[in-house]
Formats: sequence, C-alpha cells, structure tokens
Amino acid sequence: MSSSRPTISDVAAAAGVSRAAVSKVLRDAYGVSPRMRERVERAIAELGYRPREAARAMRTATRTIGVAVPLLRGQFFADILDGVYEELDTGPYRMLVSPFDHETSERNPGMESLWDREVEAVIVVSPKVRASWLDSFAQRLPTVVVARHDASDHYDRVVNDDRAGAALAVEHLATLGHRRITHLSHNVSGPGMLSPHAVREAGYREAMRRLGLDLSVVTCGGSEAETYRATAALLDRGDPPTALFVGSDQGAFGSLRALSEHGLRVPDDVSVVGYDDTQFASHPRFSLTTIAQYGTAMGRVAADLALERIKARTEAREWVSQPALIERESTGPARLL
Amino acid sequence: MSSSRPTISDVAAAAGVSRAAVSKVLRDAYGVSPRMRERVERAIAELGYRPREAARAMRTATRTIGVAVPLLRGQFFADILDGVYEELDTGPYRMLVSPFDHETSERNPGMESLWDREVEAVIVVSPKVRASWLDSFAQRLPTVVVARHDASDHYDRVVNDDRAGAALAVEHLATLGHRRITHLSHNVSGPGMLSPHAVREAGYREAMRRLGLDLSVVTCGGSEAETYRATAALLDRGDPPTALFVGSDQGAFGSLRALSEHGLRVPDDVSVVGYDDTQFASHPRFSLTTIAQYGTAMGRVAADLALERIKARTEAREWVSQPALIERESTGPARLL
DNA sequence: CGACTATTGTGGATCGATCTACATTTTTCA
DNA sequence: TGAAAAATGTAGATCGATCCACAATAGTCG
Repeated sequence: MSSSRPTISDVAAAAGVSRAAVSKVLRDAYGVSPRMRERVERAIAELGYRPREAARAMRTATRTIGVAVPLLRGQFFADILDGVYEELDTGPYRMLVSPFDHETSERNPGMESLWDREVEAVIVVSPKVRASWLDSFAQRLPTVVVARHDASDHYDRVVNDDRAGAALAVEHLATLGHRRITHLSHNVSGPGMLSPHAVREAGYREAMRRLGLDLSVVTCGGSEAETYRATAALLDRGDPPTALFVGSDQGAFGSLRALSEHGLRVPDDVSVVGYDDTQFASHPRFSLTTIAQYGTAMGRVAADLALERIKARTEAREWVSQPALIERESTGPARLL
Repeated sequence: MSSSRPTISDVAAAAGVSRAAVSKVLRDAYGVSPRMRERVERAIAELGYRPREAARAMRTATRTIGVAVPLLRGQFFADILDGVYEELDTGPYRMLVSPFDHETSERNPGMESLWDREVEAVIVVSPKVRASWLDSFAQRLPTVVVARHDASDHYDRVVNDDRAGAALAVEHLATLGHRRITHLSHNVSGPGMLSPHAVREAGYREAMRRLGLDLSVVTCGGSEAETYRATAALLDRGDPPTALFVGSDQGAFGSLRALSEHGLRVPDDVSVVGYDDTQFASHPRFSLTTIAQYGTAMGRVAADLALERIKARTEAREWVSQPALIERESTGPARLL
C-alpha cells in the first residue's frame, strides 16, 4: 500500500530487458532464451509482481467464469457452487461469484456485474428475471441457466425433471394411502417465467388429477420462516391434510417446526415430503423423505456446458437430471379416520 | 455475441458527440447540458451500452470489495456473506466473492485472485494460511480478517471472544452437574496460526482447570461427517462422557447423529453444546444449546471496517463480538451414576 | 564464404475508459 | 456595449498489459 503495485515496466527495468520480453515470459510465448527467462523470473519474484487482470482484459480473454447466485441460504445453492468449483479446479479457468438479491426484477445486477468484469461465460442459478431479459443477455454472453425451465435458443439449461419429481412425491404418498395431500409451493414468481417451483406445482396437479384426488395448494416463499408461517396458518384453519408435499427441504424443515409446535407427530399424524435431498434431510433428527436432484452434479454439468460454449458451441443444450425418491421416516401410512 | 460489445466510441458516434462528453455523462461530471445528456442517454439505451470495468479500472478505483470465503458449507459463512451484502447494498460499493479450497497452504488463491482484479479491499473469512503471508498481503491491500485471531498491525480483525464462549459452554455444563465433559475441537490447523478453534480449545482447557475437572479433547475436522465419525469412535471406546462441547453447530449435528445411532438420548444420556447458533440449532428437531456469535453482525462490521480502511484509516482495529449462551433442550442435568 | 534460416529481443500500436488542459460559446452585469 | 465569468464541448495523454512487425544476432550448410 505504501508504494503502488509494481507493473510490467518495473519488472522490465529491474531485469534490464524490455516490457515485451517480460510479457513473453509471463505468457510462455515463443522467443525467450533461458538466460532471459531466468533474469525476468528473478525480478518478478523480487518485486512480488502480479499482472493486473484489468490490463490483461483489455487485450485478451479473462479465463474466468462468473457464477451468479441468489443470496439465499439453503444447502442446494451451496451444492451447485461446489460442483462448479470442482469442475473448474483442475483447468485454467477460475470462478468468480456475484451474489444477487433473490427478488423478481427487470434486470439481474449479479449477472450484469459479471458481464462488466469480462467473464467469458456466466452460470446463473435460479434467476427471477423476465425471460426476455435473460434471453437478450444470453445473446451477448455465453450463459448457462441452472434451475429454471424457460426454453431458449440462446442459453443452455441445467434442470431437474421437476414434473417427474413431483409425481414421485405424490405417488409415494398416495401409495401410503394418503388422499388429502397439500402442496406447499414456492411458485411465487410472476408470469412469463418457468421456475422449478412452477413446474413442481404443475406436476403435483397433474399427478393428483390422474389419481382422482382433490387439489390443495398453498403458495408461500421458500425460506424456513415462510413455510413455518404458512404451515402454521394451514393448521390453524383446522381440518389439516394427512400429508404435505413441500417445494424444498428448506421449506419442509419449516413445516416440521410448525407441526411440532402444533403437537402433531410426523409421520403418525402428518407425513412430509421435501425436495432437494440436502445434507440435513438425511440427519436422523429429520430423516426427511425427499426428492433428490443432485445439486453438485448439476453444478459440474453447468461448468462443462459453459466451457463448451466458450470454446465453440452455439446451439442451445439442455441437461435434465432425473429425480429420485429418497424414502425416509417422515412419511408413513395415512391415518385412518 | 454476434457483434462485439459497444464501446464509449460507439455511443459517442451514435449521439454525435465526443468520447469525453459521453464519459462526463457516465460519471455525472461537471459541464453537461441537458440537451447533450438527453442525447447521450438515449444512445446508451439504444445500444445497450455498459462501461467495461476493466477499462475503468485502468484509471480509477473499482468500488468493489472482495470477499474470500472457504468453500465450506455450514450456515456460519453464509451468515457472514449476508452481513457484508446488507452493509454494502445501500452504498456505491459492490461485492465480489472468490471461494477458496479450505486447506492450509502457503498462499491463498482466492485472495490473490481478488487482488488481481483490483478490488479496493479484501475481507477474508477464516483463512488457513501462514501468518507471515497474510501480513504481507495486508501491507499491499486493505484487508479485514474474520474469524482468526492472529494479531497484526496491518489488517483489521473481526473475531468472537472464543475463549469466553468456550468458558460459557463449560460453565453451563458444570452447573448442570457434568464433570466428564469432552471437547470436540476443530483445531486442526498447523502451528503459527490462531484459529477460532484453537482459542476455543484453550478456553475449554482453562475453564476445566479452573473448575478442577479432567481434560478430554478429541480433535477432528469441522464437517458433519467428520464429527460424526469422531463421535462414533469416541462412543465405541466405551465409557463415554456425559457431555460434549463441540466446536461448531455443524459439528454438533454430526455428534447428534452418532449419539442417535448409538441409542443414546440427548440430553438424558449425553448433553451437547454447539457453537455458532446457526439457523438449524433453533429448530425443534435439534433444539441445540449453543454459543451465539452473530455471524451476520460480524459480516456487517467487516464491511464497515473495509470501507473505513479504503477511505483513510491505516492503524489496525479489532472488533470482538461477545458470545452468548443460548440454552435449549440438548443440555440437561448430568445423569447420576 | 556467403546466403538463408532460426533465434532472440525491442518498439510501438492497441484495448476502452478517465480526466486534464484548453478552445469555443453563452451568459451576466457594470 | 463589452469585458469578465460561467457553461459547454473536445483533443489527446494516460493507465498496464498484449502482441504484431521488424531489427539484430547467431546458427546452418551447400
């Protein structure tokens, strides 16, 4: 901080060579004698020189992939980040994360900020933004959208088959004899955007109709606190369902809290199914039956798709992860009336 | 992607003015007539122009604070990120996150990457890196270190009083009549670095000695899986303690899993205390007694300290959060033999 | 030995913004 | 009316890298 950061000129002066020569050494370019390399490298080490990305970015690609994630706790997003990191770790690309506020809006500042920083591709997780904006963004910068279903010719998608996942949940409960199955949906986004939660809700409706059961949907946010309130309100209304299918594990934990406070036992009184198979779902204290969608794998795939797009590909691709029912102790036979 | 990103020259041409004029509009600088502003702004909107950060960074500060965080799940880091975001959200600064692999090493690539990108300050959470490296890094770039105790004249520290926190845990258990209290410490870092876990362990030892109790420390990683294994091994050895003080909530959840699988009830057979007061600790399924250290608040303070340093301050500051015992149902009276 | 090719190194244009210095026009007001 | 002040706009240097074009030197071989 005392003196300013050393530049390539400082290195050149210290080594007694030209700036171009130093640049060659940095880039491992052709035309560097061993003696010169040796001198330059010593100067670099002595000065503690590191090239500035900003200056490099003026002329070359940044070898960086940006990841825009909602500032939402919940294991699932962490799983995705892990996957991206794992995949890029061994290669030349680095990852840069820009969090955004998880609200529906016209633009997505997290993605824009990455664009301004010249990342070569953007992976965005569950953006709540107009489809048209997303599409036009993707026309300017290679984009991979994770956990959102809107089709587009301009970006790749990594999604779970949420329709099938919801069907798995409903069928599992129906097999156990449940007929009054309420879905706590986090499908709070506006129109013109296909969130995973919208698709899960559609899958629920479809499966319920197919089985000849009455629909019952409560819509609320996906945080633990919001599902807690929504579930508590549902229980206060009296005549509670015998089973809950909640749109996320995080949400299911909130429902479990509410059920516990209302003195209802799980699964004796009410069965609960979540979605995501996050780390805590498997904990014996929860032992939550849930739908696995393999977030880490999705993150890895997203990173691969981004690298492919940077390289050459332009036609849009879609990768669909197949959900699986993970049966645990939060579901059981329906109570007979 | 078809054509390349529009530049300030394109905007100038479209608006029929000079590049300097456009730059003035962008920066809200003096000497812009309403008519010119209008024309420039229309051209910007039509072209979808956004200034490139890299070009800006060549001449001016980036108005960005970098946050380097370990790629470790666990609520506590998420809390800190939330705090930083909240604090910066209202001002002109943006935040950029660079994750790093949570291993002890010579250098910290997450911090370096942010430095290369010209962030104005770095907040780093729990870096496992040599103290000397950290110190020399901080001499070049304003740095705030969160959750690490090593003193330094060159960076600010935001820490919890981990010694006091550990004492709270031990005293609470002792008051309940426990005498065989095992500490599951995550103090796995090498020498020459004062991690929070090292301080917690020291606090435990001190408090136990003060109370005349025998020490019992098991060292293991802080992930749920690792404490699960460590706790299971402890229980297999036979003669288990009547209380566990685990270095983190995340770790405590692993211990609870192991206890549950060994058929031990909490708190009837064994009491458990965690550290962090993460979201799940308060869930009725866990109801974990723990030490709160207020991660979100720590994140906010870290952001403030970073902004102060950017502005002017050079002398090092330390902010210590006072821990509090949150008593829940995972602790109870010691079982009489 | 001389012509041709490799090797090694450098000068300087370039990327896209910012910002100083300055020129030109407009406004103010004695 | 005219001089000073204010407002408006532009030219061009600058930041720190990359990299093309080219010069200088060394090496090869008929």
